[in-house]
Amino acid sequence: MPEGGARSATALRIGTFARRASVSVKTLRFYERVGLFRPAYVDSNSGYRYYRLDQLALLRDLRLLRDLGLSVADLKVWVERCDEDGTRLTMLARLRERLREQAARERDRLRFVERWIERARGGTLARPIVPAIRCIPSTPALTIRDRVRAVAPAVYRMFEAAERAAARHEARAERRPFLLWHDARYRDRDADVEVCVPIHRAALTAVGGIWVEGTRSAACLAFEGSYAGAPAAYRIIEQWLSISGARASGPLRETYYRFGADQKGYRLPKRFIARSVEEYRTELQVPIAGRFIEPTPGIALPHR
Amino acid sequence: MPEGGARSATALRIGTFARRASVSVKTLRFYERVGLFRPAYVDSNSGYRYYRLDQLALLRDLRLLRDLGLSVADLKVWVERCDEDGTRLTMLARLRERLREQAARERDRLRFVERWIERARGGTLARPIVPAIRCIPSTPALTIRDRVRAVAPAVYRMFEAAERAAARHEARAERRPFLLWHDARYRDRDADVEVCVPIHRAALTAVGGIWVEGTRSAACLAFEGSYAGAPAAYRIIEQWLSISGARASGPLRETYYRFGADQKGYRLPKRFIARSVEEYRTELQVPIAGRFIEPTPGIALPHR
DNA sequence: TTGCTCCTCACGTCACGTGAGGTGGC
DNA sequence: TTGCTCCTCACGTCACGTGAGGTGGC
Repeated sequence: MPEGGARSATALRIGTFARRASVSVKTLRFYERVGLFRPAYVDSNSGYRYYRLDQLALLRDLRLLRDLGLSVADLKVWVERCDEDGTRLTMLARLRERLREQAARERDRLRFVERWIERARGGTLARPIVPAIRCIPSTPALTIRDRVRAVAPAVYRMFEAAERAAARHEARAERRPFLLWHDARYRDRDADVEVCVPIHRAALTAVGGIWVEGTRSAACLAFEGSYAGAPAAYRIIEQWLSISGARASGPLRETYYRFGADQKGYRLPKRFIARSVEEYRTELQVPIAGRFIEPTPGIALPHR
Repeated sequence: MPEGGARSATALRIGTFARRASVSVKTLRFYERVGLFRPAYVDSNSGYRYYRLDQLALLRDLRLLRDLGLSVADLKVWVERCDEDGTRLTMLARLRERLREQAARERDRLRFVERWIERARGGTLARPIVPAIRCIPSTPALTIRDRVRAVAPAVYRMFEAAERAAARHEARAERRPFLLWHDARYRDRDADVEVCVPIHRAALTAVGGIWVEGTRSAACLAFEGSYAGAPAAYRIIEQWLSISGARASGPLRETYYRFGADQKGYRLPKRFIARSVEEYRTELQVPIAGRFIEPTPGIALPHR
């Protein structure tokens, strides 16, 4: 025994020590193997591991940190840089961020299953609605972008202006108009929005249009009736994003399948137009990053 | 191809299908191997897997259930018993219970790390207080158990009665008195409590005492001053239980290291007695089930 | 033909757990 | 001496991911 000479009276064999620490013997052997936590002394003859009581405190801290979500690799950094100010605090701050996300995710999962069971009481065992995943093609479009105060009336005027401009050049393609929300979230006041009116490719330069990039996969959810239904639809998408671990990777889109328009100075196909607000049909589309490519980041700091 | 003769125009190769479903090719091969989700057709010559678009709906449901927390084994039960009423609902109900626990656990973890970071701002990087794990020895004791309305005054009277009875037989051992809470939780009104006064083993039958069983490991936390501090201490223990995944396995104990007593008709060692409420010292002890033995239960139903 | 996609097989990940088969210590 | 505890070694778990090395199809 390096310090203390012969095996001291306080040295415990692995089983006793494991019970005191409330961990398994296998865990102690594993921690030694990976170099995280070593016995105070190993008998070179029998191979028996001996631990001292004062090692309990460290082991219990390590278990606590594991339970909080650090990996064994993280724990090695934790003990190796114990004297560095900042390192541990940084690790804790990163851990906090991850725990925040996980807590929100667990909440959303629970809510979803609760809604599902609620529906089952209502007689159907079909799952609650989730967004469909589709690709959104790129398209040439005449767009007007602005930061506006009250979204609804401003967007209405911007669409009229864009439609009229497209009509003047006979550039309008027979595809639905849509709106891009350049802010991170949906909101009805003070938003950075861009109205998009699809046009023929050939008319791009003539009307000063641009290519609006599509996306390989977007979470899409349609609703009918007044635009007051949009926030609820958006929440459903957000919850699904949280549950599935997907992340939004671009501006939210709102595509208008059927909508109200006075068509002064422009003409749209009849099937685009709703005769009443009940006939409105709108789809929210959130571009998502390929979710099986998501790397799960560790807490540990990079090597110096 | 069993149904439909030749490879139909809607059959997709694995890569295309995987992208549409937002899963990896490896996942699809894995699901086939474990018999969870099969391609519509496998070319016997090239070994290529072909999937039909109408398989997307099932795959997306399976991924949703995985994201919600079901295991692949659970998913097999889910698809195999799709026509049984009750089975799916039972699985959902079990999943809900598990998610509730997990959500609470994530909340507690997050709170703990937040408290830790708070402390760091205060200058110390020491972790927040957690209970110590100790064993509690069994002891012979004279006990009085009752369901009482207002805990504090009733317990005071019960201890006096027990101490006097022990003193009459000169049975009192020099160990601290303690209280057992036979209800699941700590509460100050309408509780089932048992006051325990340790006695000599030899006096067991003479005074009508019993053996109060100890426990191999208990989460212990001491506090000083008024008993008003008990709920806060208890919350710390509860949060730690949640974080570490340990479960309470017996009645809560409250051991009085220093306390107030008028000692009418009995005598206690001076070191037991507090001269003022500030000197009170009390320890809460929650027996816990060996936490590395906890089996994580699945959601799947047992075989019929 | 090139280049992309597909195939299988074997091994890796993470943090241990589960035996098998054998030895040391009180 | 018995019985318990300890040892090492190899393999299993879970849900895939990561290559290697090779082939099929447009």
